Amino acid sequence: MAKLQKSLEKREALVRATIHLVNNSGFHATPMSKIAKMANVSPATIYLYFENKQDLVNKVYLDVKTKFTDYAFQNHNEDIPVAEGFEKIWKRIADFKLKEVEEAMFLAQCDNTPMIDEPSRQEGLKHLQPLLDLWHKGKQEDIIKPLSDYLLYAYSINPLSFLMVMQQRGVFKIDQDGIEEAYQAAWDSIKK
Amino acid sequence: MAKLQKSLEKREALVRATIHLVNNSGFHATPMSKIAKMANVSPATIYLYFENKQDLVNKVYLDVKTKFTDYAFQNHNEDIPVAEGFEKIWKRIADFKLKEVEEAMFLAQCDNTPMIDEPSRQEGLKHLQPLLDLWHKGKQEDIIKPLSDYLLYAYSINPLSFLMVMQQRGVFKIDQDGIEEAYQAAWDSIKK
DNA sequence: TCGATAAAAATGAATATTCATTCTCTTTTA
DNA sequence: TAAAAGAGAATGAATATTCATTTTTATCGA
Repeated sequence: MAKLQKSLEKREALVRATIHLVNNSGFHATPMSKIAKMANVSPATIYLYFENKQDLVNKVYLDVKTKFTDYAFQNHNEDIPVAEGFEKIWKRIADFKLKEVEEAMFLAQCDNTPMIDEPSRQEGLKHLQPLLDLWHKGKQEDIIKPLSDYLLYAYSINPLSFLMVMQQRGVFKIDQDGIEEAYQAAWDSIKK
Repeated sequence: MAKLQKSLEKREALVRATIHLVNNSGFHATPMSKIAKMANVSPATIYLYFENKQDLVNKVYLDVKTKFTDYAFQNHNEDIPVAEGFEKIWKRIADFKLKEVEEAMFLAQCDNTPMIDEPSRQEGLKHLQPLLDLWHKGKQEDIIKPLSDYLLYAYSINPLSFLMVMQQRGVFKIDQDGIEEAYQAAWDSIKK
């Protein structure tokens, strides 16, 4: 009658192993047996926590995406000025991606490959609503350019993903000054 | 004593099939047999053109990257003003990505996954030299911000990749006005 | 111009391996 | 002590690569 005592630990170990191995080898080059080994678990045990490999990676994606957006929007307050709200969110996103490099890298891979199935992808998108709301307010107030959400995202948020991939690959190192410069570039690209 | 008559056609068919299938299923979920079938060729024939699956995808990557940068820098002239040169290159890149959606998508996937091996990745990077040269000139002339090459890339060029992935997935449609807006955002983010 | 022929190109089937998933048995826990 | 968790070994399907042949092509001596 045990219900999820050790279990949570195991699930987390599986999630961590999946992120790490998929980052380094890609989804399909990562066998379940390897994930199991890295999580110190039998392959069969994975199937107590997830339906199959696809379900595993979908769930890991949604877990990470949720953790990411929770962090990004923590303490977010709809009533502060748009510019201020944007800076706060942007910097928290940068912060997350610097601290949780593996998770950030995993998200970048998920967002650029057919690895995640469509329903989970849609689900993941929903978590960005607070940012979209902020942009709409900014456009209404004539503070930011009347660009589509995708352009706003492409120029102000997505560049961080690229930088983190480069950072993780060791080709580039971003520091506090780099963050400030990057934020300025992001804001300059979308402010009116 | 035949040498590459039909052969070039077959090679191109293999490259095209690889791009298409990898875009839709990912590298490791694309069996050689499927690539062969789509190229109207026996699986064994692939090995006359490429050493193995990894070599195939590396070569396809470099082929596409070369085609991309050749297009981007066509008629590029080092002597024109920086702002003008940047606009030209940026718009040619956008043009390529709009016209060659499959190729653009393939590059985005390669750049965000461990699919391509490190030497080929390095090799691919070299092709961007003309753009780096332009940026260095722009910084010397105090026309663009003194940002690192990676920041410049992240904010001015890379957003296009994101937009194209979204376009390919059908969540977003970019038109001529969209191109112009996107270019403005790119330039605003890096100009001094 | 024309076979003849040898090298190159191409093939389809066979092989050996890898891997997701399941099965059966053991351990833990309430 | 029974139900839940977990383990390791087995299974069966998939798949990269190789093998043994066949087909195509270019050259050359007549």
